[in-house]
Amino acid sequence: MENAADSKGLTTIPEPTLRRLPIYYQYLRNLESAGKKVISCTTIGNDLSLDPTQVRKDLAHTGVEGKPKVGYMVSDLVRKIEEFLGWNKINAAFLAGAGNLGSALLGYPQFREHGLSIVAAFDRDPAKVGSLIHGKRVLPLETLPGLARRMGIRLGIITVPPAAAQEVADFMVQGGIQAIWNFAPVMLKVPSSIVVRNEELYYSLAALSHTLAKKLNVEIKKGEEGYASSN
Amino acid sequence: MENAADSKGLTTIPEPTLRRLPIYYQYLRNLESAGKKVISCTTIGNDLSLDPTQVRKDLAHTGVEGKPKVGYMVSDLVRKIEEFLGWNKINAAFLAGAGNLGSALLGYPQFREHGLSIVAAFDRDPAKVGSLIHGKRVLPLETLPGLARRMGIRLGIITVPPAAAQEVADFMVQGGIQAIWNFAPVMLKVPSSIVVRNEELYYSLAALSHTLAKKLNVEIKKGEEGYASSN
DNA sequence: TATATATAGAGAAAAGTTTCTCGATTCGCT
DNA sequence: AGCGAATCGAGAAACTTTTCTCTATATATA
Ligand SMILES: NC(=O)c1ccc[n+]([C@@H]2O[C@H](COP(=O)([O-])OP(=O)(O)OC[C@H]3O[C@@H](n4cnc5c(N)ncnc54)[C@H](O)[C@@H]3O)[C@@H](O)[C@H]2O)c1
Ligand SMILES: NC(=O)c1ccc[n+]([C@@H]2O[C@H](COP(=O)([O-])OP(=O)(O)OC[C@H]3O[C@@H](n4cnc5c(N)ncnc54)[C@H](O)[C@@H]3O)[C@@H](O)[C@H]2O)c1
Repeated sequence: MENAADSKGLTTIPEPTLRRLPIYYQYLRNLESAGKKVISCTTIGNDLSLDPTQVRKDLAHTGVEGKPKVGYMVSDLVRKIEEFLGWNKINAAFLAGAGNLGSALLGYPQFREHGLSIVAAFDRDPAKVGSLIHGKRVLPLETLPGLARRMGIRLGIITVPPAAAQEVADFMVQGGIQAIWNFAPVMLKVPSSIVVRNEELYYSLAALSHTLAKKLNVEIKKGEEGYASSN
Repeated sequence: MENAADSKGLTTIPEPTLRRLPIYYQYLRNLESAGKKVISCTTIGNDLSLDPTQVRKDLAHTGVEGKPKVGYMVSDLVRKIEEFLGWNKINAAFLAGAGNLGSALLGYPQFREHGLSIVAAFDRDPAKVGSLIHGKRVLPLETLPGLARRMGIRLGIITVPPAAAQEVADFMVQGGIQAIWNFAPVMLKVPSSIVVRNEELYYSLAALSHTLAKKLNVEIKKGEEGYASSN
């Protein structure tokens, strides 16, 4: 059950739990469209390779309640996770940097199902300004702060090259934007009231290549069979 | 200092450390090109908002050694992290799904600096097969397993729609691919010897919208001042 | 209706990660 | 050369997250 701090939103959710909630959500949406009505932590755990107790604890953070021997209503879970993550209401967002990655994000309609609607793009390249990308207008970067204020935009997405990221972030802060999703591999300096999340695109890659390199090493070591190399 | 298990690569690195190493790397590469020769954990910690002790412990995993009062050689750190992550050798990779996201990845030359070279793309769409995207040839999906074996490809990237992801993964496994970077929001079923990393693109978004939703709630609560709403 | 069983939920224990503390080392300065 | 300050490195302590254990409850079955 929840405690007082929970219901006031004062306790912070564990990062690992927050990382898993979108995975549950995805999975549960699939179950839902497959017509499944109830689901147990045991089954979720099996399907997602997670410990059932952990699943139960994670889901408890959303305030959902289940029935012994039965499990949870799938629709309850979906709704509660949506509420918890703020995906039941759409955030309008501005994107800066209408390049390769920016265009891919602009053309991803599924973000709407995750509470995100990119309403306009901003760029400095005169060749891009004025054009439409996936139906979204590309506007001059300089107009971002004014428009953001006027439209009450709270979320900004940065997909410009690293060298331009800080400047863009400053524009966003100036426009009253409160949260930034940053795809550029740099640490942004912003006032502490602004929430920044860096997309750690290299993390997965690091994990993969580290594992591959280790595997390869083991194979080589097997070939050498018993020779220990110092330094 | 290292213990025996470490030097044999038997201890597994903490996930949080692995997540931070690419961030250090990025930062250190910048220092390097700015001409900085030595750096201390204290400074790194300040610049990246991390505890200096944690930085020291993280870096120790790569086997680097520093000098008291001075710090580490930047070039040492860069080289050791590269080695540790396997970014000093380039992995050739195949990408399946030459759509919006796939094209963005194909057009990102910086992956080479992180040990990754995407050498070809694969797709089912006849309109795409045969074309070049950012200089990379798009080939029919069916040819993936054969080519992967012939070229000894060990890494695969999946950027197809969720419904097609499992099929593509099966093709990759069939082609002897050992590690998969999966951008489709589904859990893949593969033999346990194959390493899969799912790009958790929604995690950052979840963190942001959750925080925004909470902020908004607090603002609304302030307006209501004292009224507690049940459900 | 009684019994067996699967599962939620709560709390305890274990494992993992971060932060603190302290001694050793190096460098710059007097 | 000696002294003080900065920093590394190692181990301990504090904190967080995961896993285990137990109890209560709902359902199905005999
Ligand atoms: N493409 C990928 O696969 C990928 C992968 C990982 C990280 N990233 C990061 O994402 C960011 C974008 O990558 P990309 O491949 O889309 O680059 P890109 O060069 O294709 O696009 C960058 C866009 O930003 C615009 N731009 C440059 N300076 C600007 C400024 N000051 N204000 C506004 N717009 C500006 C450019 O005109 C261009 O349209 C980079 O920081 C990159 O490191 C990209
Ligand atoms: N675009 C984004 O910003 C974004 C963000 C998050 C996640 N994703 C995920 O990345 C994946 C790709 O997204 P996208 O926007 O590039 O989609 P897209 O529709 O633009 O591209 C998908 C590509 O895959 C190809 N394809 C379809 N079935 C195939 C098959 N069986 N074998 C080979 N190729 C096949 C299509 O022809 C197309 O070229 C999706 O799973 C999506 O959920 C994308």
